[in-house]
Amino acid sequence: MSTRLATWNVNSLRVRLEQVLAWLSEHQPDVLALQEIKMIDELFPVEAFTALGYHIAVSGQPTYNGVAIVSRAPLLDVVMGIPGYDDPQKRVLAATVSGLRVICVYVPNGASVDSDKYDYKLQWFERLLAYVKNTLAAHPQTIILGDYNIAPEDRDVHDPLAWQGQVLVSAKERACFKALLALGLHDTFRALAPEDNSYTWWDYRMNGFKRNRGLRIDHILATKDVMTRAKSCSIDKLPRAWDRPSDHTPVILQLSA
DNA sequence: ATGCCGCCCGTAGGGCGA
Repeated sequence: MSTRLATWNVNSLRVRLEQVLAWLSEHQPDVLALQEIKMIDELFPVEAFTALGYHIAVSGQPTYNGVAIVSRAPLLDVVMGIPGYDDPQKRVLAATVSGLRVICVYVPNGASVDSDKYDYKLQWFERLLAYVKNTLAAHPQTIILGDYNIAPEDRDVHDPLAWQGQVLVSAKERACFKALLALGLHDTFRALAPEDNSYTWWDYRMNGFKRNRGLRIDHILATKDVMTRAKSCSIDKLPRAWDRPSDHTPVILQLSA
């Protein structure tokens, strides 16, 4: 028996629904965390997922953002957003699945380092850090997965020189990511696939995918207690090559039990 | 590069993403 958890920024669940259902049917993960569903809760196609044997937790909003967790096992103790942080942007969703605390995150993009959105990203991350710290104190078995909008190191960037200092790779953003790890989390892809330089996002423009001009910005972080049973972490590039794809592709973590 | 591409809302074209 093994447990598999995945994350995928789908860039509109309305447009990508058939792809998500096909991917679920093929891979049959235990958990799939979705970001940028871009729809209100009432429009979430719950029945399409229950038909495949999945439970749903969703925190949506009109037009932008929106996160969901798809799970074979029931989703318990569902918490929407970051408690105590009244953020109208729906970016965080937590639930307990088979004794594992799972947090789905969609970190703000940041636009550019000289923008208000960058300041929001850094402030938002401070709130996330406090929330994660509290969560880890209560849940030694925690997985935090999603679109972090941060490439942790230069080897996660197709052209580090061109990206130097830019949003998604800036020193302050990387310090945020490091601070998260310092709370007691491991970047499972880096830990389990140290030589793999795959990316999880490629720009729609300028044939970004064909030229492999990508970034690794979608991550699955896990506590030490989870790492003891982590077997593999991989990036499934295939959906990025499908017709009308999301600009992100799924990341999958496999646990031994 | 105010660019590129794709999605949203809404039915034109600006906001946003990364």
